[in-house]
Amino acid sequence: MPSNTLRRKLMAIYRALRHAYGPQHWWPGDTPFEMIVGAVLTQNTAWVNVEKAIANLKRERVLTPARLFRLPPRKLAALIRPSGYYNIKAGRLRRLLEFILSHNAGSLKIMFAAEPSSLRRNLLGVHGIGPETADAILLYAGGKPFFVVDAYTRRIFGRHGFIGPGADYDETQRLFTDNLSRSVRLYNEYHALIVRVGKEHCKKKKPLCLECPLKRFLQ
DNA sequence: GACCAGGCACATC
DNA sequence: GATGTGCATGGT
Repeated sequence: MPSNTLRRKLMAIYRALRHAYGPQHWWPGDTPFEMIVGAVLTQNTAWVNVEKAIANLKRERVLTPARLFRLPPRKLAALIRPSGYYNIKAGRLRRLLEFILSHNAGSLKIMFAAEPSSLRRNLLGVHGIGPETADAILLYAGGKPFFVVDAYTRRIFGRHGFIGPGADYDETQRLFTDNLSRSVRLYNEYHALIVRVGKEHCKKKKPLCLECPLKRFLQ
């Protein structure tokens, strides 16, 4: 497909979602650090459960890099328990905190001042931080133009024939980055809207998009 | 009670 | 390189 056609289709879908849902004001979270923590906790987990875990961290007043890292690992795991996989995620959070504290003096400003693609490589080097978590951190906490690909993105754009069933993360990401302007605002809103429509109309169990704002784009 | 959720690492073939 | 599995809570 010629790429200007692809670009028009992707923008038409974006506009349809914007029209249906309006601005999503993502990432849900008051500070960049809260967004980073949320990005780890939401791995394969419903956001409503992440909110409970973050509420626990706020109640304990430990939602800063230094304070979170000072928590005994068992205590950290107990606080994030509602978000599931709490032992795994406690370890992932601690390794990410170690990176923030040791390589960036605990300052997110310093961390995000790094050259973006080298920061992405460094984040991916942290055990437990994969491409989606890294890109969510970069885009939403750091304001860097990296398109976030998640399960909904693959499901929706797979069902609409933009990518094959076996498309991996990087291939799916290139669909957007190769065909859209490199805009933080656009990437931010587009991903948020994909999650919104995915939650409502593109669950695994609901293969048909009968009420979906995107149904007119189906082949 | 089954199924699923805004992944990731690791084992095995 | 592809496919399968463990990790775990809470909502539908």
